[in-house]
Amino acid sequence: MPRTDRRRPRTAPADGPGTRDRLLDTTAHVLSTRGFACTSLTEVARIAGLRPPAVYHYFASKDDLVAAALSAGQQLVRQRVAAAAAAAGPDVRRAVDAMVEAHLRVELDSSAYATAVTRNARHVPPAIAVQLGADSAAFHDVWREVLQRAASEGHLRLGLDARVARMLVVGALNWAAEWYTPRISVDSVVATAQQLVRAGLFQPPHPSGHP
Amino acid sequence: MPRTDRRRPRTAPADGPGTRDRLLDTTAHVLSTRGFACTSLTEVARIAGLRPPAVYHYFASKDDLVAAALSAGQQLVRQRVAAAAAAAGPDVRRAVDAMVEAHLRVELDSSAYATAVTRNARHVPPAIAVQLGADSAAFHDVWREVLQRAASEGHLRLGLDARVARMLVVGALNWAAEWYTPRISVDSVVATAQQLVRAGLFQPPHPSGHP
DNA sequence: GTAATTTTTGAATCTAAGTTAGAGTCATTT
DNA sequence: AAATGACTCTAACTTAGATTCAAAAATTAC
Repeated sequence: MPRTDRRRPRTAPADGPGTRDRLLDTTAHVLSTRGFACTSLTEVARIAGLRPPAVYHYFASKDDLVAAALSAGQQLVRQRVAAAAAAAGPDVRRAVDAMVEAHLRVELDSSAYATAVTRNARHVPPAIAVQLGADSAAFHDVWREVLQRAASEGHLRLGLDARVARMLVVGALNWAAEWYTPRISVDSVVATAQQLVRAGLFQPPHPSGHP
Repeated sequence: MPRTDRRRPRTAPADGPGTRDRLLDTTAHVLSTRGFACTSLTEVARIAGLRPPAVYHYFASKDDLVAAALSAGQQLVRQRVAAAAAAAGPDVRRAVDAMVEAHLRVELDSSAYATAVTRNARHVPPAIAVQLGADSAAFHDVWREVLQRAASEGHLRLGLDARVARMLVVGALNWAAEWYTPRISVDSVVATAQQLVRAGLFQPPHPSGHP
């Protein structure tokens, strides 16, 4: 069988005009609104303007599709938060403020991917959860590093378990996707969350001179 | 004559009373570990030592069963938190400490019902979600009342949106069910959460005399 | 143009799960 | 002993949804 492995012929990649991306977008949207339990391949395909079998040209299975969408969401959140932390400079309080804002904005503002991952990452069958482990760990690394820096510089409140505090803060931010409605401005959520997190995490700044 | 309906006498007959509770326990357990998406009537029945149809003697449908378990969980959390708030007396800081502790202990310590509701309440089909609305609202009323008292007494940080702050705090507590493992002591989670919430929510106490 | 390849589909298969129907067992009552 | 009602079973029905597959449409290469 001489297979004419001359596939992948030429200019544009073999994919259709963004069909794959459209499927991912639709998946993220359905996941973020209906939740994993009520997300079906059939409905995703229908919304994307396709019949269910067409999905299998781009993804090996439903789990693959969902995992790809959630992974993209987790990476998006991590990138935004990491970028915000990096841009904030050496001041850890400023860094935490920036990370809180970045997390909330990407989660509440625009991206169905971000909402999809925060709402569904922990409610997904094991096969998918495993694939998300690395992405999730990378995201937590960003927070861990900043809080470790804060601890070593003596800014954290005494008696605060840094790991537990991190999980609580991330939890508060993640849970926002469950209750946020556009009737509340994102700005006010950001402002309140920043105040809460900063005051909760850090030693009160010394009003007078040195430590 | 179709068949000799003299099949074998089933040995394990009526467990009678307690079966309904056992079904609820099992449902709460499966919900809290696998999540709603992976919870099936069939498996719940099997773990409870029954065949699926037997469930219908106690509950009208799968939705009914799940709603009953989640409702019980939500009421349990509300009762514990309300009792803690009531027992704490007039000091709002003390009340918030007590509510944080009560919430975390019932969620992390013993009750599969509490974990089930915090993990699944927002990931359930609309028919069930509606039934949970009242329970959830009653729970939030407890927090709302205490924070309103704190605000009217001038203890809350300035510029803090009380509603947003409440949702963030409750979110941090709820999310704990997602990451907690027995390797961490509940005590340390409680202590860190109390510190975080109290410092985040309240004006720093005046070290010297009066306000 | 035709051939090759990519993309999509209709139709069928397969599986898991919720549900219904009807009958059997048991403890208790009368 | 007969009757009743509570409880559970087996068997079958039904549906929804994921998946497979061969073939049609659309696109691209030559």
